[in-house]
Amino acid sequence: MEIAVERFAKYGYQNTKISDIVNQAGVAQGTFYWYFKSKEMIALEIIQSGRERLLEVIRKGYRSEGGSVQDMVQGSQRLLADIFRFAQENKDFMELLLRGTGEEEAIRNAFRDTRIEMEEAFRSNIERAVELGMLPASLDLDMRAALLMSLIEGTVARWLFGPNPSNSKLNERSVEEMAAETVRFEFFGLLGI
Amino acid sequence: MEIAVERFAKYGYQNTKISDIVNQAGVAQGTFYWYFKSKEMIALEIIQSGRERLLEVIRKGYRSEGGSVQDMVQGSQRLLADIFRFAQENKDFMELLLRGTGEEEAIRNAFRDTRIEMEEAFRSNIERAVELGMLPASLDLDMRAALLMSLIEGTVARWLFGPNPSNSKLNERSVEEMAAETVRFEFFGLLGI
DNA sequence: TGAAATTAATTGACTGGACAGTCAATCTGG
DNA sequence: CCAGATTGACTGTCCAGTCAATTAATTTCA
Repeated sequence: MEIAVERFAKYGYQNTKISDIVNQAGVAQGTFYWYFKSKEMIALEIIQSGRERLLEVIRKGYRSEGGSVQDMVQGSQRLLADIFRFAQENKDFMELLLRGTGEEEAIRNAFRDTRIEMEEAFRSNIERAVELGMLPASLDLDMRAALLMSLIEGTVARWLFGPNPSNSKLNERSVEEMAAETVRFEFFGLLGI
Repeated sequence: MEIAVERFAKYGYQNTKISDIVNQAGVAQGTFYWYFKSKEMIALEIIQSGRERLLEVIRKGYRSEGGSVQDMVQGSQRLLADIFRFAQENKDFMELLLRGTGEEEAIRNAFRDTRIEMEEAFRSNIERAVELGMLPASLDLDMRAALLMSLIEGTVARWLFGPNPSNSKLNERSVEEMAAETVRFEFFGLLGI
């Protein structure tokens, strides 16, 4: 299964032949079909597993109690670092999730649902921060969740797999640097602190 | 060609058969190959055309002279509105560009290059604003360009084609609302003005 | 214990369907 | 009469999924 994720990420779902997977795994094609119902099923299993682990990370960002703005920024930075770290450790899965690699209906849907769940998890986190009086109540929650999610998806994708302008050193940044820069933009925007 | 963009966007490149295109166009398959060298070539032509038009829009955002912060925010909002409008009018092309629909090497590269050029155009715009003293010079340009680009790609994608949480009303927003919300986040972040 | 019977796992050659691209034949208008 | 344009049946290739045959592991019971 690890071989399949790797090849799906590297060459795309459609460009990965079952024969490639089994050759690399050193088994026969029939063996594949003993363990997986179909090519589609192995993809869905990959997604399911990654989805659960990723959402767990994000949901840890839900705040139980209030605090100062600085607390919030720090908490957010910690969460972002966790996400960046997860992405680094599950690079292949994230590549599949963030680039739109599944051309098959069911696979597209599985990825879409995962991303929706992610966004909802972020929305809950923001909502909670508003409840605790840590963020202005005037916020448009849906819009902010979408903006935040865009930010994270985009930065993770660029950091780990481009596309990047050739002279950009983005991919050399550490998890902590990425989290720090992203959280700064998240709360203070281009005008900075 | 319009039919091809539409179907590529709707069903994906791989899932679009030449026979689908020609049937919808009401011509024979041979006719297609009279006008286009191959399936890949028509995709590349589609990308080329969209790329040029999109970059023209972004490059108009390059500032020739300085001004107040408010000027800058207004200018940025105008640019964002232009981009959102372009995206709305070229929905199919944007869907191809923003979702990763080309599984073939050449097509992937063409999309990637287009997005890199976009990011570089934004980078120039930010750089110019720093030169003119409108933004703090301490900014990490590459990172900010990546963040800005992420923001725009993500919001455009969510606004026009999801994925969106089911209760989100994002796709009902007007071009102007999207531009206003996005620019607000761009400059001031979650903490707002 | 160990031979026989049963079940689990593995093999790889093969098939059937899908689909990009071809081509000889036909048509159209100058 | 000819060049440009159009047709659609056909071909060659690619590949997911099948299956009969073989091997390995487990269970049964004398």
